[in-house]
Amino acid sequence: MRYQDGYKDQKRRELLKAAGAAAKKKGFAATGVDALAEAAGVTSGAVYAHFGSKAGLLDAVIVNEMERSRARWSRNPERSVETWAAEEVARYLSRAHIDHPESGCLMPALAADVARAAAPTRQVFEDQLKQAQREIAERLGEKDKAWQFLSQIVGAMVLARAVVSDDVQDEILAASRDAVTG
Amino acid sequence: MRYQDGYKDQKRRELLKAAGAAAKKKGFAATGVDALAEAAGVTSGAVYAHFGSKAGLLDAVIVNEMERSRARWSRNPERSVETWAAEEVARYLSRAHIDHPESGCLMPALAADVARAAAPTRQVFEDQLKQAQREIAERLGEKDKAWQFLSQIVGAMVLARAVVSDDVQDEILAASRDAVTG
DNA sequence: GTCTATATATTGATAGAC
DNA sequence: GTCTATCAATATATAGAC
Repeated sequence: MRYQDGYKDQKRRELLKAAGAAAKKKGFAATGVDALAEAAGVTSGAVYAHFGSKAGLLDAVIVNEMERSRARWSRNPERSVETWAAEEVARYLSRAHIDHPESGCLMPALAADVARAAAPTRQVFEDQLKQAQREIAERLGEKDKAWQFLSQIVGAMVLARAVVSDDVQDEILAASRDAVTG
Repeated sequence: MRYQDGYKDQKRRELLKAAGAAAKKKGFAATGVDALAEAAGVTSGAVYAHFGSKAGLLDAVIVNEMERSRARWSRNPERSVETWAAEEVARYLSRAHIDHPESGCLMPALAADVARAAAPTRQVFEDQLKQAQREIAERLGEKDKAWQFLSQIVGAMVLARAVVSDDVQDEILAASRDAVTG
């Protein structure tokens, strides 16, 4: 029983990771359950066995992705507020993050999908976002600063990904880095 | 000929407006061509006659929506930079804008769809975005300030729409208003 | 220019075998 | 728990009538 539970949980984690990456890359609404499952090497039946519905899968993806993101923020030891912010922002507002949404933050990739989801899904996201905001506020000192910080970096990534040229992408990221660190 | 051209152009505008509203509300990738056309009281045949493909429709929607947005920014006479920014931001970062994406800005609603579109579509968006940035930079003085301004308000709207509770939505918008005006 | 009808593919979800 | 097979619905796109 213990062994089976562990196996199920592990498979669930694999599915979540692969489906999350596929959703961030292609869009959640735009990607079928078959494709989401195939990304993890299983079929749609496995998705419904684990999550019940496509919406249920999105809820789980949100929790999984946001927790992973928070773990990354925290992993960086804070020598000072300035260096912490500068380092994290350099990682977030980078060309690598523009080019690889599948391994990046959920928010710029899927927030629009979440906005169109039903209330329970938005509640799941809200809980995760508030937790992120709290942890950033602890570092930056003020509550409002954290919201401004989050809006700034998410907005910059959303806009940078929507344009074609490297030059404009770089302009947007550079300006935004200045806004949150300088 | 002149009359027919005028009629065609008018129908095209009607279609663009209705399809744009439907896309902003439900998502572009998530909405079928039939539904996009039905929003304008026509069928999918009309869409293909005017725009050739679903992608062609998105290109036209981007131009139409971004031009309308710029026209609104400009309509407000600038008595001073501060009052202009404060007024426009109050309109943008408002509950009405959260609740009615169909009549709001294209960017928070569709930038993620644009980011996943082919290069020509992203080029169309880039041209429009640069124009918007230029006009805002003229008012704010600095180029970078305009990018920061745009990233801030788009990011705030994206996040505010993705959460459920009015309280958190208000927190996000209030903080963001402070960032760009205060 | 717009309609209806249609073609082919894919959607979210379920049933039953194993 | 995961598979294959399958359901009705919908996807993008085209063809031909008017």
